[in-house]
Amino acid sequence: MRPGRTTPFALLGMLRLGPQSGYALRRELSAAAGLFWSESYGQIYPGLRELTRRGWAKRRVERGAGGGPRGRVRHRYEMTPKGARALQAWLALPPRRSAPRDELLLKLYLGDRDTVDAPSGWVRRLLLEETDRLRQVRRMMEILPRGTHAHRSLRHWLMALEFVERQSEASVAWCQRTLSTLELMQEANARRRTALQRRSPME
Amino acid sequence: MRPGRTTPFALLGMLRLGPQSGYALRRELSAAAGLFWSESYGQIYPGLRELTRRGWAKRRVERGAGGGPRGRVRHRYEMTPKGARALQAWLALPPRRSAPRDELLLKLYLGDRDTVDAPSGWVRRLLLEETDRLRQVRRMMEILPRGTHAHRSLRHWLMALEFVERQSEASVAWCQRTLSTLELMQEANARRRTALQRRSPME
DNA sequence: CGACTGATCTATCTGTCAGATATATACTCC
DNA sequence: GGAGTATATATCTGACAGATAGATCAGTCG
Repeated sequence: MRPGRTTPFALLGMLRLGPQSGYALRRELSAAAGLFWSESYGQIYPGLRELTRRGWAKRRVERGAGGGPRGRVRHRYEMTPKGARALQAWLALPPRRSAPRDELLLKLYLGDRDTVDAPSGWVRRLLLEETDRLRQVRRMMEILPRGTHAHRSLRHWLMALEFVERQSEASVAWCQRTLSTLELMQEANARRRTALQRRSPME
Repeated sequence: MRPGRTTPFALLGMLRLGPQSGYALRRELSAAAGLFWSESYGQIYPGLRELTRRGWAKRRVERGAGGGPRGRVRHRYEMTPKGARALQAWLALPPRRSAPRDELLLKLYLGDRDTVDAPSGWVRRLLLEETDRLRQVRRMMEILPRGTHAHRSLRHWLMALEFVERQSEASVAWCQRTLSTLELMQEANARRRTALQRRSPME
């Protein structure tokens, strides 16, 4: 299947919660699904244009609060019945997996003994990031059931978050184990270098 | 940071094992690192062109086995010392994380009670894929130490594979748990529909 | 030998996307 | 009233995925 074309549907999906501006759409999507889905800024407005072009959303132009002729122009998008059907059809389609592309792992694989010191810093950073991510997702999972969030199915949302939780847990565990391995390798490397230096001293 | 520009370095990294054709480069990369890194076909030749343009690789044109003037032209690329330095510099740079983009999770989040039946099929498919992936990575981790693979650092390679292993384990566990939850929801849904039908029968 | 088949190999094209950037208005706190 | 921040619309560049094209080579079967 051809690449993507998911952005318009993600936007459409967010419109189910009610009419929104492009900016708000992105903000809401990021707040609700940012842990497993991210939209690029550059795709929002082309995406919204496509929605109106296909008749899946209606664009309402409003004047800013000032009310005067120089008030800011705001665009509010609203899903049409046709758009609702298109969304349902897309939701029924099997999701596409993205190709694996992890630059950290690639660099680990391509590296060698001489590059052994840098990775531990990256792994430490990843450990911090994943720990934070884990905290975030657990907080969301706890808060969500109590909140009055407008959503369609809390249980599906929690499933998605649980996936993130498990992935992050696995990442954290890997980071910890890998860090200790890397430290052992660094020590061995340091000993090796010292030994070489003794055999052929610089001075 | 700007998008990628990792393809040329991935190719350069593979050239450390010796001169290769573009086709072989991609094959080797996929065999060794395909579980955590994938290269697009469309990037190979532009990438190789960039390597020669920058003086990081030399391109040797060879004739096919036929030897005649009509034999197939083969291009073999070889890393230059300048290329080796460029690779080292790139390897020392911190890796960039890709933005999360999981279409399955997005669809789960955007779906509702009426769309509840489709996801279980997707999750079942994911379970099969991840189980297979897990088998693959474990097999590689077992075979690698015995093999005579040309590589720079077996331990780094194994680290990368261990990451994949942990991620896949987490995915499998999530699939199993999610499948049972979805089945419960489907049953509840079926009961709800039957109840509705009883209250307002079609006939 | 010649036709067929599948693997090897080089290469291009299209559309999607990430990330940066530009620009301007509205609100808020001091 | 000024500074700083949030809201908002929008464009541009280059990287990238996936599909496709087209050619050559090796093996097989009749």
